[in-house]
Amino acid sequence: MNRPAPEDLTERQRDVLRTIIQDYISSAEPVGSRSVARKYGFRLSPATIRNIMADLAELGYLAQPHTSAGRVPTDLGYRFYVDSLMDRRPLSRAEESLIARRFRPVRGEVEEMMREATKLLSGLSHSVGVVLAPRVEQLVVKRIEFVHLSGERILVILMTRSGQVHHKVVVLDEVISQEELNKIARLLNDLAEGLLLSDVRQLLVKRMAEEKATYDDLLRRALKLGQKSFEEGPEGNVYIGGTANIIHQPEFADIEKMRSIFAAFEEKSKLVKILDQCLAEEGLTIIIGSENLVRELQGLSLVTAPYSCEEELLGTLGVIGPTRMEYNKIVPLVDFTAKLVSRYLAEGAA
Amino acid sequence: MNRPAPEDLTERQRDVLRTIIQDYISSAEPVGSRSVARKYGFRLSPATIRNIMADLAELGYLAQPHTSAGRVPTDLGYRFYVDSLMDRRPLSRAEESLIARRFRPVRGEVEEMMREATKLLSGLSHSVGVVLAPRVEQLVVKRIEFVHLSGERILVILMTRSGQVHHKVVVLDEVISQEELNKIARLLNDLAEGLLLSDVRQLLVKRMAEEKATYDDLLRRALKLGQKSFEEGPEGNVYIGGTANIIHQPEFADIEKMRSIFAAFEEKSKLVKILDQCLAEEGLTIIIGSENLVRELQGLSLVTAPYSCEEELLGTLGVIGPTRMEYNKIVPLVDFTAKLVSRYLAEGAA
DNA sequence: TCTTAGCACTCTTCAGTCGAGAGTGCTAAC
DNA sequence: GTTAGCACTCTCGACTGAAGAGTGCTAAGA
Repeated sequence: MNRPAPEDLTERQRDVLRTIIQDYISSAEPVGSRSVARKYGFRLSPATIRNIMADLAELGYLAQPHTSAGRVPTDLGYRFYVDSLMDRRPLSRAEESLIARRFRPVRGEVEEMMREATKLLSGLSHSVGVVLAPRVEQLVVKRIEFVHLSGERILVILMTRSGQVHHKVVVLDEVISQEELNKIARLLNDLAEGLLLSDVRQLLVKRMAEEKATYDDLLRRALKLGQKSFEEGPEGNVYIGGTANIIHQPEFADIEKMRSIFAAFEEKSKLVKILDQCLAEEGLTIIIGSENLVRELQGLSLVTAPYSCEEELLGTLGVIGPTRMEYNKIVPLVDFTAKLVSRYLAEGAA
Repeated sequence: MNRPAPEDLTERQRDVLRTIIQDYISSAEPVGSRSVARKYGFRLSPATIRNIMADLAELGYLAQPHTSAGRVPTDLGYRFYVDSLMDRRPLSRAEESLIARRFRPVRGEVEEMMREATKLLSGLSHSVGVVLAPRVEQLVVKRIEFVHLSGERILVILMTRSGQVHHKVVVLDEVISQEELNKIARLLNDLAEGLLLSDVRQLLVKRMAEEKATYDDLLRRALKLGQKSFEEGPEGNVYIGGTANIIHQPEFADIEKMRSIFAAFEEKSKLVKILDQCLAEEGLTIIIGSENLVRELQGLSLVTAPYSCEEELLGTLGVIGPTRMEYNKIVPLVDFTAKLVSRYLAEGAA
């Protein structure tokens, strides 16, 4: 990504670029020199503005849909805008409390909270809200319990420090009684508590190798059951809300484009991929149009921020919308929502 | 709903109506007398067909988009078609096994199975697949367990006969130790096992009143915790898949119409309402266009079939598509998918 | 040297028109 | 009861022309 240094442009060029982008974001129509001159306060004539616009187009920040239309920002133009032109002031107290009041998930219900978060994000941004749920691997184990179901089927219940509860059914090749399961649970809890799930998995493999010799039957079973319980789950889960919002956007009048976007939304694995990348980068991330590696979503921009619990990065959440989105409103919204979710999780963990 | 008796029409009228509907279903274009005559095997001239078509239009089975266009089936026409014209032969063995092979959810994971079912339905119908998950109230309790989390917070795990596991966090106003919780679990299991959840709820209220006098502290706590555990959950959950498919349908070229449909899909409570109605009627249900009570979905048809486990109706699943859907293919598909899901649940319960 | 007015030119959009094509309804004959 | 013939209606696509928006270039002004 070639991010141009701000000093490449004169103050006046920057002003004009900012004006054009803001105008285009609110109107969705190519911006002409006349209207820029008007917004600019008549300090320059349209002709002068035209010269500046021609320069900006030369530099790759603007494009023309056709010869006699106004200018439209390119992805590079938006990039420059969010990096150096946009005012990034955080929300006011009043705005924050307004948002916080809309976010009232039931305590302890993490899944519902994620869904609420997508609703909040999509509702306030008029775009699509997404939340990447914590990868199970990244969670810190708090406690594990087993419940004998029937025959070889065992229910595994995993509680994490951030207050989430996961359950799944494991089928073994031998029958284990509930008493034994309780003993095994105690054993594994001693071993795993406070560790990352991924670390627990590794530890189990190590122990497994070590204990090959000892022939402690209970321990052997515990390790086997532990391994099954902690094994790779399905990849990250994505919650998505407000997809209907995107239909209104004039840029998606093209049916075929829209279809591919909706298909991409349904096939969540692609979203997981991008959101994972966002999580890898630190802090708030903005991906604009063609910067996105997933082809179906290249007409869209993505603003994400990570959320955490107890200092630990868990997942990421954000907004997907047209490249022509109101970055200056959506960035603080996403930022604050991530804080809200983090706060909520911290309460749940307490 | 005024369902016309089949004997209202002559054999020839029925033939023509069937031809028109089938033609329209596959072409999405108004059907003219000429093409009907051709399909009909030239036994009648277009002029004669025109007379018949005029009669059918008079009776309300056909409509004309405009004076000089061909005819289009009305909702009433479709109704007549599915009730008395369509051949409803079930799937062949080969088709069934082809479908069954596509349906391979992991054993024991009911949620994933529901999602798989929507994928199966939408994939094979090129429309939208929906599954109404079992109402918790309708489930038969198999076992309940409690895990003490922290302070007053207790994790409730509910296992049902159909193999589903639900968990939720309950906050009480007193601390109960894990030992006590185990005792309470034993008590409640004796009470609830094999009963419908809704019955358990009633039973608890009754006991509560009876035991007011005895002052058995454990029992009091058990009843209180039980009540919290079994209390009204959120209403039915709907899984939905393949929404992108609907974009292709020519009848939804109108953006505003499409938007309202997508919004309706997101707001699941409306879908729950309809699907609940379908569940109330016995067996396979077809709702055509304006028969639907939810306004946003009146341009669509819905084919549903209930699924069950151990003789017990649990939920319903089906396909939502344009009124112009291939009923003769979708009906057996939905029917068979419901059987597949039922079979899967029975295996899980075993 | 930068800025600006003027102007020719380009391109889109929209309304209007026209002919082709599809399909109907009616009538009269078979 | 069926059918051929025919006038009529309506849609659709292609074409046209005028209006409007905006540009780029040039030459004059500050």
